[in-house]
Amino acid sequence: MMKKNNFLYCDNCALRSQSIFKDLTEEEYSSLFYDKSCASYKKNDIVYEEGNRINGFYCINKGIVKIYKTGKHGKEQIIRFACVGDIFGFRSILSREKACTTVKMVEDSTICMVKADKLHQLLKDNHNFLESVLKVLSKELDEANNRIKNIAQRTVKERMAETLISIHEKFGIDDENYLNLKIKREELAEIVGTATESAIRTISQFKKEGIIKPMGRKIKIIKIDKLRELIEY
Amino acid sequence: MMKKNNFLYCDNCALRSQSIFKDLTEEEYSSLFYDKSCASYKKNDIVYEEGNRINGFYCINKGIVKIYKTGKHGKEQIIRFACVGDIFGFRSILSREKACTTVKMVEDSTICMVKADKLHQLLKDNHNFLESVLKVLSKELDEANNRIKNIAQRTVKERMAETLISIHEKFGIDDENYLNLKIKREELAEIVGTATESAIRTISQFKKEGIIKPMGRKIKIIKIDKLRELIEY
DNA sequence: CGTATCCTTGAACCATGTCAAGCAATGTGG
DNA sequence: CCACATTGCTTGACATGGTTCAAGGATACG
Repeated sequence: MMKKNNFLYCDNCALRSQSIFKDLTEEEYSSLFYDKSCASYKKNDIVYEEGNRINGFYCINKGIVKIYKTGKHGKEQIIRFACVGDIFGFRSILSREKACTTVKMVEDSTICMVKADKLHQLLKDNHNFLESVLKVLSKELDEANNRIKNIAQRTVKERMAETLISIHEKFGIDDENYLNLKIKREELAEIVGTATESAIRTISQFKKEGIIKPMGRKIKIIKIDKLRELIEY
Repeated sequence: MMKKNNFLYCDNCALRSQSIFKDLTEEEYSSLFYDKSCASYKKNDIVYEEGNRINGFYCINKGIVKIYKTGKHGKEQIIRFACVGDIFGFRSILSREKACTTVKMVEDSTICMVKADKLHQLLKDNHNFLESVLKVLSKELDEANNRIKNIAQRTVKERMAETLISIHEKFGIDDENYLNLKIKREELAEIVGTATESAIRTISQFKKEGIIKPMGRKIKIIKIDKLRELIEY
């Protein structure tokens, strides 16, 4: 399941310009390097579940995870995906509460864990780091509030368009123009907030209209403007 | 519209045990007192609108405000209500972005404004204050994520039950057991995320079932356990 | 290479939205 | 403080988007 490996460099994470670690000093960077623990996870492995007590926050060195809440009849509500350089679990550390989401591997991944104390210490010592954390939190909060509005006011079709666009923005496309995220219809439904069958029908409709070209779990966006039209007002 | 009054004491806010100001030192408290500006607002006055650039964050000295986003066809989505001791606007200050919500008076209120610089200074100087801000943000984020799940997965009836319970928890009841928040059916719909008529029908149904006793815009909850049953799983 | 999972489609059903109309309550100006 | 106007509340009838159930075919994966 999970293989330990404490000797991973953080370059992937620290060097990304929007990473939360971008402003660490040399000293802080190397102290972080020695304080963290890393582990490999296989697809479908779980880092922690809703209700677990966690001892630190996590950073993705390689791979993609999905972060979700479990609702009625075990139905998952995907909150977000996270990939290289993204952090998760810090919300629970900051509020000193139990985890309020479950984190599962979408593909084989390498995840680093930084102890809670280290987070609090960095917050105290490095004001730029604090700013970054506050910005990440603020951005997530704004996104969450926007989703509330959208799920409440938009149709399934509009929300699906928005979902495809945001996957496009976050993950980009490969050399054949397919989104860099293999995603099941069921998972699309769990983001959009609808039944799997409705997600399927919406995707089929987009396909029929020549807006996208799905190949199983890979999707190519052909007319992104058509998707944008659907969500502008 | 808005009357200035710079000589308001912050005791209401600072003394509340869950207030963000509870851990300020004497010195910080009095410096805050001299740095802030206060103003009276009438019902329906607006503090700022979505997209405005704001220069500080706000604290409610007296009254109630509603914080919302505007969606398709001008339909409002209420994000939350805030009352005495609550702060708002800090998200935009922390992320150094424009306001992403509109804030409107639900009743005549007194609102204080603290300049952005002061916020950043307090964050730097007082670690307890920082902790409080992080906790407020974290809590709001968790609540927002829960609402995403609930709007996506629950029925209007269930969401209405939850809305009534959370109003009960936040505002409490008066000596006749009515909720301490006068709220229109339309506004209930804007929280729940449904049409006004659906909100009305749901409220009528709760009344018929003896769960609540509405008197115009005031609502008395008779059987809170019935409401709780609706949202437990 | 077989089994589990995922995708697709149709049909029936239901929750919720929309439109329309009348009444009640609330707010405002004279 | 009354009268009128505005806004909010309620209900019915109807439209419809979305869910659910069921069944068969396609893919993915161990």
